[in-house]
Amino acid sequence: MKKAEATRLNILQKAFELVYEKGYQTTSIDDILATTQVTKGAFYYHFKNKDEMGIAIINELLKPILTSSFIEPLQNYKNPTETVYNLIHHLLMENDFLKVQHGCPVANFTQEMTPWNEDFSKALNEISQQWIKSMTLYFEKAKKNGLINTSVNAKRTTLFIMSGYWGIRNFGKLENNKSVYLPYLKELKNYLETLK
Amino acid sequence: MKKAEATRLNILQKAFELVYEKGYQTTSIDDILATTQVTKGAFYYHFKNKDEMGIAIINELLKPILTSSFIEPLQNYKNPTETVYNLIHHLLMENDFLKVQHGCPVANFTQEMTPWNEDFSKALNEISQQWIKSMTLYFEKAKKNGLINTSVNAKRTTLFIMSGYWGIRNFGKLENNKSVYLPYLKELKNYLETLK
DNA sequence: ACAAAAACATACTAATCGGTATGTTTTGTG
DNA sequence: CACAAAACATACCGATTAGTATGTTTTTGT
Repeated sequence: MKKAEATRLNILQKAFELVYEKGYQTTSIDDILATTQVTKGAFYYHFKNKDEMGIAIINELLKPILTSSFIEPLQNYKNPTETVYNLIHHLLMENDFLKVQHGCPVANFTQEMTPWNEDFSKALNEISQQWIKSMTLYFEKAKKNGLINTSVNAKRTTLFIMSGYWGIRNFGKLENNKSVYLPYLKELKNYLETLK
Repeated sequence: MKKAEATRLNILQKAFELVYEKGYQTTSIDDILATTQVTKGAFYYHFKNKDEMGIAIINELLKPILTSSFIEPLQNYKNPTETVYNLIHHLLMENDFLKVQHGCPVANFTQEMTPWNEDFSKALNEISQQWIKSMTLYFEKAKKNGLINTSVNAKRTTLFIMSGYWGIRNFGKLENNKSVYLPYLKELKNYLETLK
């Protein structure tokens, strides 16, 4: 039972890389078979069809990876301005799972799959709601500890920051250059300062 | 020569609607032919191939429409906070060319086409640079007239706002509901106030 | 060691894709 | 009205697509 799981994971990982790079619809099963060196029989043994594999990528690969990248940094509780800024800075500038030219994988999937398959929207919504929840809780805590102004609306602020993050990822993808991230980050810092 | 142009425009409009709704890769030429009632011969008389049609959608349809939606409102010069807020509010809540469940057409194209065809990136970049330029100029003017703080960096601020706009469009698409727009808009107003 | 199930391999299929070849019809112009 | 070019129509094509049918091999529990 160990080798089979490795095969499945190999498919998911390689398939994700292809999808992240080229998009879901333009990545064919045969593309995936070619890069994984897995045969069609093996593929369809592990996944009922292509969409089920796509959902598995989201739930079994993206979710855990992005949870650790997005949510865990917010557990080490410090100065909110700095913590949130560092989180976004790390995601944009240092995280080497995410590539500027490919954008945000969750945003990519959202754009491409939302009109195509409801199951994708569900799985993606779970990820984004997780992010929102954890950052909202973070700001709530910061308010109680007097680290940010009590007039701050935690959920609204979170949504505003998350939106900016998704948007600048799109800009980066369009311009294929991390340099657009820098002015964004500076202005993010400005904004975060106003929460104090 | 008039009827032919009408045919071309009809193709572009119907094709855009399909692409905006379903995505570019999942919209087939045959889909477009079926909804336009145009034959394949006519289609390929007007467009060398599918991608050329896609570029034409961006340059001949999206660009003029979005220019009037994004840029013209910034010509009527008033209070920046109010003007920019009203612009975004109108785009999100009232503009009936843009649909919440379909997201931002420029962002959609960016996500889907950037890895596929460079010409798309070029055409899309022209649109987004146009937006950035006009809003940056707007903030510069506002600074000179003392309507916002001189410490404001016009370009950075513009990029920050534009990113937020693209991001919240993605949220709206994912949740298929305009209600996420409201907290975003409130926080946008807060942010704009800090520029004074 | 052996049977049964799990895991994988190969060959195929029907449908759909973008695109082309080869027409016919319509339109503008002298 | 003629006739050439523009505009459109029809029939087709090779390639690719997701998926299946039918195998063989490997692993596992007993």
